[in-house]
Amino acid sequence: MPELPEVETVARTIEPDVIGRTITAADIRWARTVATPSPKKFKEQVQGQRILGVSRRAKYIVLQLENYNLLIHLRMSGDLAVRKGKIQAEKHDRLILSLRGKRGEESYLAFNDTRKFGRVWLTDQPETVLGKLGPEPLGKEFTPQWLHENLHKRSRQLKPLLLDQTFLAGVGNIYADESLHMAKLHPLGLSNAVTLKQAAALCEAIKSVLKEGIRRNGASIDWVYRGGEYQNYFRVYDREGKPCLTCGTEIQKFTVGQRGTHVCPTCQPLERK
DNA sequence: CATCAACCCTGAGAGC
DNA sequence: TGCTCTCAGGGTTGAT
Repeated sequence: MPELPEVETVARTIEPDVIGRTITAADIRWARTVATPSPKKFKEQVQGQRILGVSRRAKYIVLQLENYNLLIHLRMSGDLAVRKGKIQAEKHDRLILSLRGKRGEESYLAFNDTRKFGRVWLTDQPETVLGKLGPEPLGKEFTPQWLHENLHKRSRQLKPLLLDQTFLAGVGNIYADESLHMAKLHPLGLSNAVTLKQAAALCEAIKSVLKEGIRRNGASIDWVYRGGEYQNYFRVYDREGKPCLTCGTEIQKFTVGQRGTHVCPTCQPLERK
């Protein structure tokens, strides 16, 4: 599932192949993929725009164009690829942007998304989409003090709070489970019961697993993300019934907030009041 | 404010 | 082999 490290990997992968290219046409192959504006306006506005930059904010890929920002969210099954030559649409391609290089080279950016959950926004006001997001976990703002302070502003279960993008941006199901295990915190623990020391451990764990994920080019699970190999380094995620790599206890799986959740009951005891 | 569930989707894998 | 059923999950929305 594309989370921060997977999105970062996709952004870094396409960057050299799209920078400086001009978008010459848009083929919207699944209408709902374009969240805004209307298909007609999207085609008109995106046409002729040169791609000036590629970056990532939370789980969004941001293509900076001359007059707009093209925001892309891969959701569950989305992927971006640049293919050279004339367009040959593949199964599940939902949006295709034709590209022209400085010397007229033809290529195209394909947004492939099996489950059709992915979305694209073309806007000159990216803040309307990105404005409510929490801080970047790999940014300067995300410190043990910030985390401790903000955990105590709420009284929520830790895992759903970590998955709340308005609280912290970019963490998804896999990295939430891995972070909580590394920090030895239970997913159902209450946010306002976390000590400063625990918050520091969690802060460090989140940074650590995300950086490791990026280093491994993300995780390849389901049938998306051919490139990554972080799935070989999971310590709890998708390891139900297997021994905890720290203590040997069987990893347990249960549902929290409609998400499969993996925990070592020994390393991550649930302290109850 | 916190919690819960439905919804959007497809295809892999299990069970028969 | 081939059918049906369940499950996976990021984010939004609405109900409690």
